[in-house]
Amino acid sequence: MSASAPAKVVTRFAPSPTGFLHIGGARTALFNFLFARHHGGEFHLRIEDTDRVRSTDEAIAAILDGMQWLGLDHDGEVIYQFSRAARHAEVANQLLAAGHAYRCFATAEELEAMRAEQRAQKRPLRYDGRWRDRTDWPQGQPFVIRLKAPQTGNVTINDQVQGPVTVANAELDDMVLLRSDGTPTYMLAVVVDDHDMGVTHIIRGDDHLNNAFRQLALIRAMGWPEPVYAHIPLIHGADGAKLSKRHGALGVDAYRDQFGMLPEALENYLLRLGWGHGDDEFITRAQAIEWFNLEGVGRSPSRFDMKKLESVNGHYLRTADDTRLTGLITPAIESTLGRKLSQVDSDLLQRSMPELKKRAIDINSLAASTLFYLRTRPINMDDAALRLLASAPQGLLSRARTALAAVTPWGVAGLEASARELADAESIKLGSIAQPLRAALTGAAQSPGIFDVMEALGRDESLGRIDDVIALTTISTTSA
RNA sequence: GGUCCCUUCGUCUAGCGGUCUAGGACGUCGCCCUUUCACGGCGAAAACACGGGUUCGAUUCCCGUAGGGAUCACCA
Repeated sequence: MSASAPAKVVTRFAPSPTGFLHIGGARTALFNFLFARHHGGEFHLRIEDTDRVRSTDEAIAAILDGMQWLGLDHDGEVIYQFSRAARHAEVANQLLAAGHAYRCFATAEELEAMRAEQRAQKRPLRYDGRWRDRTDWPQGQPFVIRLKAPQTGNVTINDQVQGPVTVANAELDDMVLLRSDGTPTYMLAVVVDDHDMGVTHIIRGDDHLNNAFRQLALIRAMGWPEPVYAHIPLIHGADGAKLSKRHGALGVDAYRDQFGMLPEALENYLLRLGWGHGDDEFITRAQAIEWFNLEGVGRSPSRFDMKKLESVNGHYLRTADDTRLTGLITPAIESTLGRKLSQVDSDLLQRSMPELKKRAIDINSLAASTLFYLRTRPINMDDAALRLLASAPQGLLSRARTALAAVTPWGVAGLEASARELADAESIKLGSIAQPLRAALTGAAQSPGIFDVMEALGRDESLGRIDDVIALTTISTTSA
Protein backbone atom coordinates (compact mmCIF):
# COMPACT_ATOMS: atom_id res chain seq x y z
CA MET A 1 0.00 0.00 0.00
CA SER A 2 1.13 3.54 0.48
CA ALA A 3 4.61 4.09 1.81
CA SER A 4 3.52 6.39 4.58
CA ALA A 5 2.11 4.43 7.47
CA PRO A 6 -1.14 5.63 9.01
CA ALA A 7 -0.71 7.72 12.10
CA LYS A 8 -2.42 5.18 14.27
CA VAL A 9 -3.24 1.57 13.67
CA VAL A 10 -6.85 0.63 14.27
CA THR A 11 -8.05 -2.94 13.92
CA ARG A 12 -11.31 -4.60 14.70
CA PHE A 13 -12.86 -7.99 15.22
CA ALA A 14 -16.34 -8.14 13.75
CA PRO A 15 -18.14 -11.39 14.48
CA SER A 16 -21.77 -11.99 13.69
CA PRO A 17 -23.60 -13.22 16.78
CA THR A 18 -25.20 -16.23 15.18
CA GLY A 19 -23.28 -18.75 17.24
CA PHE A 20 -20.50 -19.17 19.72
CA LEU A 21 -17.05 -17.70 19.37
CA HIS A 22 -15.39 -20.49 17.43
CA ILE A 23 -11.74 -21.31 17.16
CA GLY A 24 -11.25 -19.53 13.84
CA GLY A 25 -12.91 -16.39 15.09
CA ALA A 26 -10.80 -16.47 18.21
CA ARG A 27 -7.66 -16.61 16.12
CA THR A 28 -8.82 -13.73 13.95
CA ALA A 29 -9.52 -11.74 17.08
CA LEU A 30 -6.10 -12.65 18.47
CA PHE A 31 -4.29 -11.54 15.33
CA ASN A 32 -6.18 -8.25 15.28
CA PHE A 33 -5.46 -7.75 18.94
CA LEU A 34 -1.76 -8.52 18.63
CA PHE A 35 -1.32 -6.40 15.54
CA ALA A 36 -2.92 -3.40 17.20
CA ARG A 37 -0.94 -3.84 20.41
CA HIS A 38 2.27 -4.33 18.48
CA HIS A 39 1.77 -0.99 16.81
CA GLY A 40 0.46 0.74 19.90
CA GLY A 41 -2.88 1.13 18.17
CA GLU A 42 -6.47 0.32 18.98
CA PHE A 43 -8.42 -2.89 18.78
CA HIS A 44 -12.19 -2.62 18.53
CA LEU A 45 -15.03 -5.06 18.76
CA ARG A 46 -18.04 -4.75 16.53
CA ILE A 47 -20.99 -7.09 16.70
CA GLU A 48 -22.47 -7.58 13.27
CA ASP A 49 -26.04 -8.17 14.26
CA THR A 50 -27.83 -6.93 11.18
CA ASP A 51 -29.28 -10.36 10.57
CA ARG A 52 -32.13 -9.96 13.03
CA VAL A 53 -33.36 -13.48 12.62
CA ARG A 54 -30.15 -15.32 13.32
CA SER A 55 -28.56 -12.98 15.84
CA THR A 56 -29.06 -13.89 19.46
CA ASP A 57 -28.20 -12.39 22.81
CA GLU A 58 -26.75 -15.71 23.91
CA ALA A 59 -24.31 -15.57 21.04
CA ILE A 60 -23.31 -12.03 21.93
CA ALA A 61 -22.74 -13.10 25.52
CA ALA A 62 -20.69 -16.09 24.36
CA ILE A 63 -18.47 -13.91 22.19
CA LEU A 64 -17.89 -11.38 24.93
CA ASP A 65 -17.23 -14.14 27.43
CA GLY A 66 -14.81 -15.93 25.15
CA MET A 67 -12.82 -12.82 24.43
CA GLN A 68 -12.63 -11.93 28.06
CA TRP A 69 -11.46 -15.42 28.93
CA LEU A 70 -8.72 -15.18 26.32
CA GLY A 71 -7.77 -11.75 27.57
CA LEU A 72 -8.42 -10.10 24.23
CA ASP A 73 -9.43 -6.75 25.62
CA HIS A 74 -10.91 -4.35 23.14
CA ASP A 75 -10.67 -0.60 23.24
CA GLY A 76 -13.74 1.56 23.60
CA GLU A 77 -17.33 0.50 23.57
CA VAL A 78 -18.66 -2.49 21.71
CA ILE A 79 -20.26 -1.31 18.48
CA TYR A 80 -23.54 -2.93 17.55
CA GLN A 81 -23.96 -2.74 13.83
CA PHE A 82 -27.73 -2.85 13.84
CA SER A 83 -27.88 0.36 15.80
CA ARG A 84 -26.17 2.13 12.94
CA ALA A 85 -28.71 1.19 10.28
CA ALA A 86 -29.80 4.78 9.76
CA ARG A 87 -26.25 5.83 9.05
CA HIS A 88 -25.86 2.98 6.56
CA ALA A 89 -29.02 4.01 4.74
CA GLU A 90 -27.78 7.57 4.70
CA VAL A 91 -24.64 6.51 2.87
CA ALA A 92 -26.64 4.45 0.40
CA ASN A 93 -28.82 7.45 -0.40
CA GLN A 94 -25.78 9.64 -0.66
CA LEU A 95 -24.41 7.26 -3.24
CA LEU A 96 -27.73 7.26 -5.04
CA ALA A 97 -27.80 11.04 -5.15
CA ALA A 98 -24.25 11.14 -6.45
CA GLY A 99 -25.05 8.71 -9.23
CA HIS A 100 -22.83 5.97 -7.80
CA ALA A 101 -25.80 3.77 -7.06
CA TYR A 102 -29.16 3.07 -8.62
CA ARG A 103 -32.59 1.67 -7.97
CA CYS A 104 -33.21 -1.90 -9.01
CA PHE A 105 -36.79 -3.13 -9.24
CA ALA A 106 -36.00 -6.72 -10.17
CA THR A 107 -38.03 -9.17 -8.12
CA ALA A 108 -36.62 -12.20 -6.38
CA GLU A 109 -38.33 -14.50 -8.89
CA GLU A 110 -36.97 -12.50 -11.76
CA LEU A 111 -33.43 -12.75 -10.41
CA GLU A 112 -33.79 -16.43 -9.81
CA ALA A 113 -34.89 -16.92 -13.40
CA MET A 114 -31.89 -14.93 -14.52
CA ARG A 115 -29.53 -17.12 -12.53
CA ALA A 116 -31.20 -20.28 -13.71
CA GLU A 117 -30.58 -19.25 -17.27
CA GLN A 118 -26.97 -18.36 -16.51
CA ARG A 119 -26.53 -21.75 -14.94
CA ALA A 120 -28.09 -23.46 -17.93
CA GLN A 121 -25.76 -21.64 -20.27
CA LYS A 122 -22.85 -22.33 -17.94
CA ARG A 123 -22.21 -18.64 -17.64
CA PRO A 124 -20.98 -17.04 -14.43
CA LEU A 125 -23.76 -16.22 -12.02
CA ARG A 126 -24.06 -12.51 -11.53
CA TYR A 127 -26.54 -9.69 -11.68
CA ASP A 128 -26.69 -8.44 -15.23
CA GLY A 129 -27.22 -4.77 -14.41
CA ARG A 130 -30.64 -4.63 -16.01
CA TRP A 131 -31.70 -1.58 -14.00
CA ARG A 132 -28.35 0.12 -14.06
CA ASP A 133 -29.29 2.76 -16.60
CA ARG A 134 -33.07 2.73 -16.47
CA THR A 135 -35.13 5.57 -15.11
CA ASP A 136 -38.60 4.25 -15.94
CA TRP A 137 -39.21 3.37 -12.33
CA PRO A 138 -42.58 1.70 -11.68
CA GLN A 139 -44.72 3.62 -9.22
CA GLY A 140 -45.00 2.26 -5.70
CA GLN A 141 -42.96 -0.83 -6.39
CA PRO A 142 -40.31 -1.97 -3.90
CA PHE A 143 -36.70 -1.61 -5.00
CA VAL A 144 -33.21 -2.20 -3.75
CA ILE A 145 -30.31 0.16 -4.12
CA ARG A 146 -27.32 -1.28 -5.96
CA LEU A 147 -23.83 0.06 -6.28
CA LYS A 148 -22.95 1.22 -9.78
CA ALA A 149 -19.60 -0.54 -9.85
CA PRO A 150 -16.98 -0.05 -12.53
CA GLN A 151 -17.40 -2.55 -15.36
CA THR A 152 -14.03 -2.35 -17.04
CA GLY A 153 -10.43 -2.50 -15.93
CA ASN A 154 -9.30 -4.36 -12.80
CA VAL A 155 -8.84 -3.87 -9.12
CA THR A 156 -5.84 -5.06 -7.27
CA ILE A 157 -5.58 -5.41 -3.57
CA ASN A 158 -2.18 -5.39 -2.01
CA ASP A 159 -3.06 -7.92 0.62
CA GLN A 160 -0.55 -8.11 3.45
CA VAL A 161 -0.88 -11.85 3.66
CA GLN A 162 -1.96 -12.94 0.20
CA GLY A 163 0.22 -10.50 -1.70
CA PRO A 164 -1.12 -8.53 -4.64
CA VAL A 165 -4.36 -10.00 -5.90
CA THR A 166 -6.00 -8.71 -9.04
CA VAL A 167 -9.53 -9.23 -10.26
CA ALA A 168 -11.21 -7.89 -13.39
CA ASN A 169 -14.08 -5.53 -12.67
CA ALA A 170 -16.09 -7.46 -15.23
CA GLU A 171 -16.13 -10.31 -12.72
CA LEU A 172 -17.89 -8.20 -10.15
CA ASP A 173 -21.55 -7.35 -10.36
CA ASP A 174 -23.51 -4.51 -8.84
CA MET A 175 -24.10 -5.53 -5.27
CA VAL A 176 -27.14 -4.64 -3.25
CA LEU A 177 -26.49 -1.88 -0.74
CA LEU A 178 -29.92 -1.33 0.70
CA ARG A 179 -32.61 -3.97 0.74
CA SER A 180 -36.14 -3.30 -0.42
CA ASP A 181 -37.20 -2.99 3.21
CA GLY A 182 -34.68 -0.22 3.68
CA THR A 183 -32.21 -2.22 5.76
CA PRO A 184 -28.53 -2.24 4.85
CA THR A 185 -26.72 -5.30 3.56
CA TYR A 186 -23.59 -6.61 5.17
CA MET A 187 -21.47 -5.21 2.34
CA LEU A 188 -22.68 -1.69 2.99
CA ALA A 189 -22.58 -1.97 6.75
CA VAL A 190 -18.99 -3.22 7.04
CA VAL A 191 -17.62 -0.59 4.76
CA VAL A 192 -19.44 2.25 6.46
CA ASP A 193 -18.63 1.02 9.95
CA ASP A 194 -14.99 0.37 9.22
CA HIS A 195 -14.71 3.85 7.80
CA ASP A 196 -16.56 5.53 10.63
CA MET A 197 -14.55 3.60 13.20
CA GLY A 198 -11.34 4.67 11.53
CA VAL A 199 -10.21 1.11 10.91
CA THR A 200 -6.87 1.16 9.14
CA HIS A 201 -6.10 -2.54 8.94
CA ILE A 202 -8.67 -5.16 8.15
CA ILE A 203 -7.46 -8.56 9.29
CA ARG A 204 -10.05 -11.27 8.70
CA GLY A 205 -10.59 -14.75 7.32
CA ASP A 206 -9.78 -15.21 3.66
CA ASP A 207 -13.36 -16.18 3.02
CA HIS A 208 -13.77 -12.41 2.80
CA LEU A 209 -11.10 -11.88 0.18
CA ASN A 210 -13.60 -11.93 -2.65
CA ASN A 211 -15.79 -9.46 -0.80
CA ALA A 212 -12.91 -7.07 -0.47
CA PHE A 213 -12.99 -6.20 -4.14
CA ARG A 214 -16.62 -5.20 -4.03
CA GLN A 215 -16.11 -3.33 -0.82
CA LEU A 216 -13.24 -1.44 -2.35
CA ALA A 217 -15.51 -0.27 -5.16
CA LEU A 218 -17.85 1.12 -2.54
CA ILE A 219 -15.03 2.78 -0.66
CA ARG A 220 -13.82 4.41 -3.82
CA ALA A 221 -17.29 5.57 -4.76
CA MET A 222 -17.42 7.35 -1.42
CA GLY A 223 -13.92 8.67 -1.85
CA TRP A 224 -12.87 7.26 1.51
CA PRO A 225 -9.32 6.22 2.42
CA GLU A 226 -8.59 2.61 1.59
CA PRO A 227 -7.72 0.31 4.48
CA VAL A 228 -4.88 -2.17 4.41
CA TYR A 229 -6.18 -5.72 3.96
CA ALA A 230 -4.82 -8.93 5.40
CA HIS A 231 -6.83 -12.05 4.67
CA ILE A 232 -5.73 -14.95 6.78
CA PRO A 233 -6.36 -18.55 5.73
CA LEU A 234 -9.07 -20.49 7.45
CA ILE A 235 -8.51 -23.27 9.93
CA HIS A 236 -9.46 -26.73 8.77
CA GLY A 237 -10.31 -29.92 10.61
CA ALA A 238 -7.84 -32.76 11.01
CA ASP A 239 -9.09 -34.30 7.77
CA GLY A 240 -8.40 -31.15 5.81
CA ALA A 241 -12.05 -30.32 5.30
CA LYS A 242 -13.58 -27.14 6.52
CA LEU A 243 -13.94 -27.03 10.27
CA SER A 244 -17.37 -28.27 11.17
CA LYS A 245 -19.27 -29.41 14.25
CA ARG A 246 -17.69 -32.79 14.19
CA HIS A 247 -14.17 -31.36 14.15
CA GLY A 248 -13.18 -28.64 16.53
CA ALA A 249 -15.71 -26.05 15.49
CA LEU A 250 -16.83 -25.63 19.03
CA GLY A 251 -17.04 -22.49 21.01
CA VAL A 252 -13.98 -21.46 22.95
CA ASP A 253 -16.07 -22.11 26.04
CA ALA A 254 -15.97 -25.79 25.13
CA TYR A 255 -12.21 -25.68 25.14
CA ARG A 256 -12.37 -24.16 28.59
CA ASP A 257 -15.14 -26.24 30.15
CA GLN A 258 -15.27 -29.47 28.23
CA PHE A 259 -11.58 -29.86 27.41
CA GLY A 260 -10.14 -28.03 30.39
CA MET A 261 -7.79 -25.79 28.46
CA LEU A 262 -5.93 -22.85 29.91
CA PRO A 263 -6.53 -19.63 27.99
CA GLU A 264 -2.82 -19.01 27.48
CA ALA A 265 -2.49 -22.49 26.01
CA LEU A 266 -5.26 -21.93 23.50
CA GLU A 267 -3.80 -18.56 22.65
CA ASN A 268 -0.34 -19.98 22.14
CA TYR A 269 -1.66 -22.80 20.01
CA LEU A 270 -3.80 -20.50 17.90
CA LEU A 271 -0.93 -18.11 17.44
CA ARG A 272 1.32 -20.86 16.13
CA LEU A 273 -1.38 -22.09 13.80
CA GLY A 274 -0.58 -20.26 10.61
CA TRP A 275 2.10 -18.08 12.07
CA GLY A 276 5.61 -18.81 13.20
CA HIS A 277 8.60 -17.11 14.71
CA GLY A 278 11.61 -19.27 13.97
CA ASP A 279 11.67 -22.35 16.14
CA ASP A 280 9.81 -20.76 19.02
CA GLU A 281 7.02 -22.93 20.37
CA PHE A 282 6.05 -21.35 23.65
CA ILE A 283 5.43 -17.68 23.29
CA THR A 284 4.28 -15.35 26.03
CA ARG A 285 1.72 -12.63 25.50
CA ALA A 286 4.46 -10.01 25.72
CA GLN A 287 6.60 -11.80 23.14
CA ALA A 288 3.60 -12.27 20.89
CA ILE A 289 2.93 -8.55 20.95
CA GLU A 290 6.57 -7.84 20.27
CA TRP A 291 6.95 -10.37 17.46
CA PHE A 292 3.62 -10.54 15.72
CA ASN A 293 3.56 -9.41 12.14
CA LEU A 294 1.48 -10.06 9.06
CA GLU A 295 4.46 -11.23 7.01
CA GLY A 296 4.74 -14.27 9.23
CA VAL A 297 1.23 -15.41 8.47
CA GLY A 298 1.15 -18.36 6.10
CA ARG A 299 -1.05 -18.45 3.04
CA SER A 300 -2.28 -21.99 3.16
CA PRO A 301 -5.01 -23.23 5.47
CA SER A 302 -3.79 -25.14 8.50
CA ARG A 303 -5.32 -28.11 10.18
CA PHE A 304 -6.50 -28.17 13.71
CA ASP A 305 -4.60 -30.69 15.81
CA MET A 306 -6.10 -31.50 19.20
CA LYS A 307 -3.04 -33.53 20.24
CA LYS A 308 -0.78 -30.58 19.85
CA LEU A 309 -3.18 -28.32 21.67
CA GLU A 310 -3.21 -30.81 24.54
CA SER A 311 0.53 -30.87 24.57
CA VAL A 312 0.72 -27.09 24.71
CA ASN A 313 -1.89 -27.10 27.43
CA GLY A 314 0.13 -29.65 29.39
CA HIS A 315 3.12 -27.37 29.23
CA TYR A 316 1.19 -24.39 30.56
CA LEU A 317 -0.38 -26.56 33.23
CA ARG A 318 3.02 -27.65 34.48
CA THR A 319 4.22 -24.08 34.69
CA ALA A 320 1.00 -22.64 36.09
CA ASP A 321 0.78 -21.27 39.60
CA ASP A 322 -0.40 -23.84 42.17
CA THR A 323 -2.85 -21.53 43.86
CA ARG A 324 -4.42 -20.62 40.56
CA LEU A 325 -4.78 -24.26 39.57
CA THR A 326 -6.27 -25.17 42.90
CA GLY A 327 -8.82 -22.43 42.43
CA LEU A 328 -9.62 -23.57 38.91
CA ILE A 329 -10.33 -27.16 39.84
CA THR A 330 -12.17 -26.54 43.09
CA PRO A 331 -15.66 -26.08 41.60
CA ALA A 332 -15.45 -29.33 39.66
CA ILE A 333 -14.14 -31.21 42.67
CA GLU A 334 -16.84 -29.85 44.92
CA SER A 335 -19.52 -30.86 42.50
CA THR A 336 -18.23 -34.42 42.18
CA LEU A 337 -17.69 -34.77 45.89
CA GLY A 338 -20.96 -33.09 46.71
CA ARG A 339 -19.44 -30.98 49.44
CA LYS A 340 -17.51 -27.78 49.94
CA LEU A 341 -13.78 -28.09 50.33
CA SER A 342 -12.39 -27.13 53.70
CA GLN A 343 -9.30 -25.05 54.20
CA VAL A 344 -7.50 -28.26 55.11
CA ASP A 345 -8.57 -29.80 51.80
CA SER A 346 -7.39 -26.78 49.86
CA ASP A 347 -4.07 -26.81 51.62
CA LEU A 348 -3.70 -30.47 50.81
CA LEU A 349 -4.40 -29.82 47.14
CA GLN A 350 -2.08 -26.90 47.06
CA ARG A 351 0.74 -28.98 48.51
CA SER A 352 0.15 -31.84 46.12
CA MET A 353 -0.19 -29.63 43.07
CA PRO A 354 3.47 -29.62 41.99
CA GLU A 355 3.31 -33.40 41.54
CA LEU A 356 -0.25 -33.54 40.27
CA LYS A 357 0.12 -30.97 37.52
CA LYS A 358 3.03 -32.80 35.92
CA ARG A 359 0.60 -35.60 35.10
CA ALA A 360 -2.30 -33.58 33.77
CA ILE A 361 -3.03 -32.52 30.24
CA ASP A 362 -6.13 -30.56 31.10
CA ILE A 363 -7.97 -29.03 34.02
CA ASN A 364 -10.58 -31.76 34.12
CA SER A 365 -8.12 -34.61 34.37
CA LEU A 366 -6.22 -32.58 36.95
CA ALA A 367 -9.38 -32.22 39.01
CA ALA A 368 -10.11 -35.93 38.68
CA SER A 369 -6.58 -36.82 39.73
CA THR A 370 -7.03 -35.07 43.07
CA LEU A 371 -10.14 -36.94 44.12
CA PHE A 372 -8.41 -39.77 45.93
CA TYR A 373 -6.86 -37.28 48.35
CA LEU A 374 -10.24 -35.94 49.30
CA ARG A 375 -12.38 -39.05 49.50
CA THR A 376 -13.41 -40.24 52.92
CA ARG A 377 -12.49 -43.69 54.18
CA PRO A 378 -12.88 -46.36 53.17
CA ILE A 379 -11.94 -45.25 49.67
CA ASN A 380 -12.98 -47.01 46.50
CA MET A 381 -10.59 -49.36 44.73
CA ASP A 382 -10.52 -49.66 40.98
CA ASP A 383 -9.88 -53.02 39.30
CA ALA A 384 -6.19 -52.43 38.79
CA ALA A 385 -5.78 -51.58 42.46
CA LEU A 386 -7.71 -54.67 43.48
CA ARG A 387 -5.46 -56.85 41.32
CA LEU A 388 -2.37 -55.28 42.86
CA LEU A 389 -3.60 -56.04 46.34
CA ALA A 390 -4.58 -59.57 45.42
CA SER A 391 -1.14 -60.36 44.09
CA ALA A 392 0.74 -58.90 47.05
CA PRO A 393 2.56 -61.36 49.32
CA GLN A 394 0.57 -62.58 52.33
CA GLY A 395 0.72 -60.17 55.23
CA LEU A 396 3.02 -57.73 53.45
CA LEU A 397 0.70 -54.81 53.95
CA SER A 398 0.54 -55.43 57.68
CA ARG A 399 4.29 -55.58 57.98
CA ALA A 400 4.59 -52.42 55.89
CA ARG A 401 2.02 -50.77 58.11
CA THR A 402 4.01 -51.60 61.19
CA ALA A 403 7.24 -50.31 59.66
CA LEU A 404 5.66 -47.10 58.43
CA ALA A 405 3.90 -46.43 61.69
CA ALA A 406 7.29 -46.25 63.38
CA VAL A 407 8.54 -43.48 61.12
CA THR A 408 9.17 -40.12 62.77
CA PRO A 409 8.91 -37.53 61.61
CA TRP A 410 6.26 -38.46 59.04
CA GLY A 411 7.96 -37.40 55.82
CA VAL A 412 8.99 -38.60 52.37
CA ALA A 413 12.60 -39.36 53.30
CA GLY A 414 11.82 -41.38 56.40
CA LEU A 415 8.93 -43.24 54.80
CA GLU A 416 10.94 -44.22 51.77
CA ALA A 417 13.89 -45.34 53.89
CA SER A 418 11.57 -47.46 55.96
CA ALA A 419 10.03 -49.06 52.90
CA ARG A 420 13.42 -49.80 51.42
CA GLU A 421 14.52 -51.38 54.61
CA LEU A 422 11.50 -53.63 54.60
CA ALA A 423 12.08 -54.51 50.96
CA ASP A 424 15.61 -55.56 51.80
CA ALA A 425 14.42 -57.61 54.72
CA GLU A 426 11.85 -59.35 52.56
CA SER A 427 14.27 -59.66 49.64
CA ILE A 428 11.83 -58.00 47.27
CA LYS A 429 11.99 -54.93 45.12
CA LEU A 430 10.79 -51.62 46.44
CA GLY A 431 8.11 -51.64 43.80
CA SER A 432 6.59 -54.77 45.28
CA ILE A 433 5.84 -52.79 48.40
CA ALA A 434 5.15 -49.45 46.78
CA GLN A 435 2.49 -50.77 44.44
CA PRO A 436 0.26 -52.44 47.04
CA LEU A 437 0.67 -49.36 49.19
CA ARG A 438 -0.35 -47.22 46.24
CA ALA A 439 -3.42 -49.31 45.73
CA ALA A 440 -4.35 -49.08 49.38
CA LEU A 441 -3.72 -45.38 49.68
CA THR A 442 -5.04 -44.11 46.37
CA GLY A 443 -7.37 -46.85 45.17
CA ALA A 444 -5.56 -46.83 41.85
CA ALA A 445 -2.48 -48.30 40.22
CA GLN A 446 -1.14 -44.92 39.20
CA SER A 447 -0.50 -41.86 41.29
CA PRO A 448 2.19 -39.41 42.24
CA GLY A 449 5.11 -40.81 44.21
CA ILE A 450 3.54 -42.88 46.94
CA PHE A 451 5.68 -41.41 49.72
CA ASP A 452 4.67 -37.94 48.58
CA VAL A 453 1.09 -39.10 48.80
CA MET A 454 1.60 -40.38 52.32
CA GLU A 455 3.20 -37.19 53.45
CA ALA A 456 0.38 -35.14 51.95
CA LEU A 457 -2.29 -37.37 53.43
CA GLY A 458 -0.69 -37.31 56.84
CA ARG A 459 0.02 -40.12 59.27
CA ASP A 460 -3.44 -40.89 60.53
CA GLU A 461 -5.19 -40.88 57.19
CA SER A 462 -2.42 -42.92 55.56
CA LEU A 463 -2.32 -45.60 58.20
CA GLY A 464 -6.09 -45.61 58.37
CA ARG A 465 -6.40 -46.32 54.66
CA ILE A 466 -3.91 -49.15 54.96
CA ASP A 467 -5.87 -50.52 57.89
CA ASP A 468 -9.05 -50.42 55.82
CA VAL A 469 -7.49 -52.65 53.22
CA ILE A 470 -5.95 -55.00 55.77
CA ALA A 471 -9.32 -55.43 57.39
CA LEU A 472 -10.89 -56.07 54.04
CA THR A 473 -8.39 -58.71 52.93
CA THR A 474 -8.51 -60.38 56.29
CA ILE A 475 -12.24 -60.80 56.02
CA SER A 476 -12.11 -62.07 52.47
CA THR A 477 -9.27 -64.45 53.33
CA THR A 478 -11.17 -65.77 56.31
CA SER A 479 -14.37 -66.21 54.44
CA ALA A 480 -12.65 -67.82 51.47
C1' G B 1 -18.60 -24.35 -13.79
C1' G B 2 -16.40 -18.82 -13.44
C1' U B 3 -13.00 -16.04 -10.42
C1' C B 4 -9.26 -15.94 -6.67
C1' C B 5 -5.81 -18.40 -3.35
C1' C B 6 -2.72 -22.41 -1.68
C1' U B 7 0.92 -26.98 -1.97
C1' U B 8 8.20 -28.66 2.98
C1' C B 9 7.81 -34.97 7.55
C1' G B 10 0.92 -37.80 9.51
C1' U B 11 0.10 -32.45 11.77
C1' C B 12 1.91 -27.17 12.99
C1' U B 13 6.02 -24.98 10.99
C1' A B 14 11.76 -23.07 9.91
C1' G B 15 13.75 -22.09 5.21
C1' C B 16 13.12 -15.92 1.94
C1' G B 17 19.29 -19.15 -4.98
C1' G B 18 24.55 -22.05 -2.83
C1' U B 19 24.75 -22.65 4.83
C1' C B 20 19.83 -28.56 2.99
C1' U B 21 23.27 -35.29 3.69
C1' A B 22 16.15 -29.76 4.73
C1' G B 23 15.97 -27.56 11.21
C1' G B 24 12.27 -27.34 15.48
C1' A B 25 7.56 -28.91 17.77
C1' C B 26 3.28 -32.42 18.32
C1' G B 27 2.33 -37.42 17.31
C1' U B 28 4.69 -42.46 16.57
C1' C B 29 8.70 -45.99 17.94
C1' G B 30 13.18 -47.32 20.95
C1' C B 31 16.44 -46.46 25.16
C1' C B 32 17.55 -44.01 29.92
C1' C B 33 15.66 -42.19 34.66
C1' U B 34 12.26 -44.83 38.00
C1' U B 35 7.98 -47.44 43.49
C1' U B 36 3.41 -46.88 39.18
C1' C B 37 1.81 -43.11 35.85
C1' A B 38 3.66 -38.86 34.28
C1' C B 39 7.62 -35.27 33.93
C1' G B 40 12.57 -35.10 32.20
C1' G B 41 16.87 -36.82 29.10
C1' C B 42 18.79 -39.35 24.68
C1' G B 43 17.89 -41.44 19.92
C1' A B 44 15.09 -43.31 15.41
C1' A B 45 11.67 -43.46 11.34
C1' A B 46 9.24 -39.46 8.72
C1' A B 47 8.67 -34.05 3.91
C1' C B 48 10.57 -30.09 -0.38
C1' A B 49 3.13 -32.89 -5.01
C1' C B 50 4.58 -33.76 -10.39
C1' G B 51 6.62 -31.91 -15.15
C1' G B 52 9.01 -28.19 -17.72
C1' G B 53 11.94 -23.93 -17.76
C1' U B 54 15.38 -19.55 -15.74
C1' U B 55 20.33 -20.01 -13.57
C1' C B 56 26.98 -22.01 -12.92
C1' G B 57 23.43 -23.74 -9.10
C1' A B 58 16.88 -24.54 -7.25
C1' U B 59 13.02 -26.35 -1.44
C1' U B 60 13.70 -21.23 -2.61
C1' C B 61 12.16 -17.56 -9.16
C1' C B 62 8.67 -18.42 -13.71
C1' C B 63 5.07 -21.55 -16.47
C1' G B 64 2.06 -25.78 -16.80
C1' U B 65 -0.35 -30.38 -14.57
C1' A B 66 -2.50 -32.60 -10.46
C1' G B 67 -4.55 -32.01 -5.72
C1' G B 68 -6.70 -28.84 -1.93
C1' G B 69 -9.25 -24.40 -0.35
C1' A B 70 -12.29 -19.82 -0.68
C1' U B 71 -16.17 -17.43 -3.09
C1' C B 72 -20.09 -16.58 -6.60
C1' A B 73 -27.70 -14.09 -2.08
C1' C B 74 -32.30 -8.41 -0.90
C1' C B 75 -26.64 -14.17 4.83
C1' A B 76 -22.92 -12.26 7.41
